[in-house]
Amino acid sequence: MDLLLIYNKLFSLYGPMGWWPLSSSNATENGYHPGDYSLPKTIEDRWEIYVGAILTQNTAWKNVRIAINNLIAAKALSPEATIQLFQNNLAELIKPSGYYNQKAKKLQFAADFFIKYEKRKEIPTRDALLSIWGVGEETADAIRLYAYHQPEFVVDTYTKRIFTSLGYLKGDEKYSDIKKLFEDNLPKETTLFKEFHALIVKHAKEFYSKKPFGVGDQLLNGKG
DNA sequence: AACCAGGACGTGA
DNA sequence: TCACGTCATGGT
Repeated sequence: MDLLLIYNKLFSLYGPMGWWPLSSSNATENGYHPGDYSLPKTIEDRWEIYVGAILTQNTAWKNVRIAINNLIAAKALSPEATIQLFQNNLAELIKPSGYYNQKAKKLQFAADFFIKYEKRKEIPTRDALLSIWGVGEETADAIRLYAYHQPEFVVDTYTKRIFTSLGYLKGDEKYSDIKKLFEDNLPKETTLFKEFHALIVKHAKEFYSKKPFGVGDQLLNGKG
């Protein structure tokens, strides 16, 4: 049950991922900033993480990218603009990310929440984030980890898929069970949590989108 | 041309 | 609590 070993193998395979991708970062083409763990530093970047975390729910990041670019072009990538826009106009801008009616509503609730916490200069608790309509466990953890540098392990479908395939999970565990498994078996370090989640996504995109998963498993089991 | 993507919510057992 | 339906576009 050495999750740190798996992490080290992933890191040696791919190197630092530089999550969360931000449009303000020109480190790489798609906003990744490998090795720079200081981001986000600005309110604008923090909000963009909220937006990305919500828009990417059950959605390919490629589509989220298009939606965020639409928001930027419309000068609507701010919590204030998000609230001021009519919901159907906001929905139109984020259409490429799918579920656009739901997500427009989610963004407006999140924007309201975000502004309140920025005014207070306060980091929202996990429970506070979970009280937002449209923010579930994974989204809350992603926001806490990447927007506020809080040590929350983020569990997604890829995490379940890889670690079920490797035999660490049966496959029917609850989110909280999986989160606990990782947090109990890893040092509680924000940077580690950021990279691990990003590396899981990277590796899964490569080897776990279609069965069989043997190649991906071997890369993590074999000598690294 | 099915199938899936960095989920969450509402509902009825 | 749990299982299932709903939400929806774009890439492969």
